[in-house]
Amino acid sequence: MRLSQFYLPTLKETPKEAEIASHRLMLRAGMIRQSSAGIYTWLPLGHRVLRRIEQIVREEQDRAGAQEMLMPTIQPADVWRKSGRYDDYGPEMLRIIDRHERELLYGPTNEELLTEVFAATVRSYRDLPKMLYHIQWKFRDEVRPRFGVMRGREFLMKDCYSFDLDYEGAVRSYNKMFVSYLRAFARMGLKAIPMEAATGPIGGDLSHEFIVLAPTGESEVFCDSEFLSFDALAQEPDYDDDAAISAIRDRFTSLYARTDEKHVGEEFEQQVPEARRYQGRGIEVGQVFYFGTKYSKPMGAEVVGPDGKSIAVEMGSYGIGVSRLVGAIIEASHDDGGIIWPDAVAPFDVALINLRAGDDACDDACVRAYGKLRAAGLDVLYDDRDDRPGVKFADADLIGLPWRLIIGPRGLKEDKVELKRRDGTVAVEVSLEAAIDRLITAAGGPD
RNA sequence: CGGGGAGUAGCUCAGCCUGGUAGAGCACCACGUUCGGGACGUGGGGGCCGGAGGUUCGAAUCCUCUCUCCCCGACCA
Repeated sequence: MRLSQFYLPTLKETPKEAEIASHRLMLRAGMIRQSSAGIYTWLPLGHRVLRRIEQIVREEQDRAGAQEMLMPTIQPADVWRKSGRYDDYGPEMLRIIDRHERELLYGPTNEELLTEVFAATVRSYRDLPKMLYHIQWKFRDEVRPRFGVMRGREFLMKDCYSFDLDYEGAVRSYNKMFVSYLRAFARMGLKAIPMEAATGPIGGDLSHEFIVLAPTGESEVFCDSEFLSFDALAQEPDYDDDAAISAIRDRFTSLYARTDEKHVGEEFEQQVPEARRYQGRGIEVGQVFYFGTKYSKPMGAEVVGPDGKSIAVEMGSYGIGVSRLVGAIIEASHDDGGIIWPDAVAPFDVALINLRAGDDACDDACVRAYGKLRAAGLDVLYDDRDDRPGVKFADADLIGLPWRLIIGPRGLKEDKVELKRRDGTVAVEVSLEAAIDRLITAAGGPD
């Protein structure tokens, strides 16, 4: 993409409503624009990141054996009456009346809708287990939206639902999702710690929240800091091997990690050496629940078992805040100059900066690099603007692409270009060809 | 929902107290000079001063109502 043609409305000054780094940087980098309280338009740059995060989540869900589908955003009130949550959910639910006076709502979550479909279509225990998910916009009419996309009213969520014949099966599904989450967050460059959590209005009795430690988080958390050294990508999980999957969950729940609702001071002090006690804020980026037959019973989601008797299916639900993750990643990875994207979620792989747009030698070298990198499958944002170069560097810092290839007339005389990592780990001057090779090699590595 | 704050140019804000017909910096457009890290000069465009009502010869400014947004708290799959 040529920056001269890209729709990227960056801001030099910070809009006053943005208090925390991720919100400020997302507005300044031209990723989002606020539409109304807690509701945002995703501009091309932000949309690219959103899609990349979504894709990682999708790949890890598929890999764990979940199947993607798509449910509507608008739901009929009736299914919520059946589960008993129409009244329970309260004013957070956005209720809508259509022209025929029918009661509808903008879905805050999808347990009811999917359970209804499932109940209508599945008859036999032979059809279990199943894990079904979708990635869809949700709406919760928060009293006080804040922190940009971290606590929006409209937000993109991946929600998965598992259906099993018995408790043991439900736990197997729970564990698969647990491992899938560990992998997904790790691939995005996040240290997300699974913490024992309260189950809230969804109900249930087995639940973990996946928390990214950050001072701007909204959750108060307590955990063993040893978790930060765990590597969720160290081994390839075999999702057909229940024991192996269970072992991974055991390892990632072996140390103390709880949200404030579950926290017990004495146990924390007993189980965690003082030097490793982390007590602070965290951002919830995902949550997994087991809730048994809470929805399957009232909604009649039953199957006929091997003995010919009907059994209500055992369910769990598993959410990832896809849009919230964009903010969480920035909170976890930025500096004074702007965002520092982890490679796997960066909107582009390389910022190609032409220091002297209009100069034949520079233009030629840039176009050559641009073509080769793209041919090798890299996403390149080519800054070909005929401006003061300083502006380009300011924007490049702000947008925070992992690599920066800088081509100017002075270096070109000796066939030298600058190649830099945004995170500061690499800064070299090499020939244009060497720089291109290095970028292509880096892109072929793990994401 | 309780407490606090703010709505004036795309952004940040001044002007309001003490009423007299709209300002600055940045951004944008044109031209020129520049160009190795957020340039300089000259010229230019851009405003229902959140909305409605009232007071007044006259309202961005005073009064009333209202809408929106933000912050703290409570709430939060």
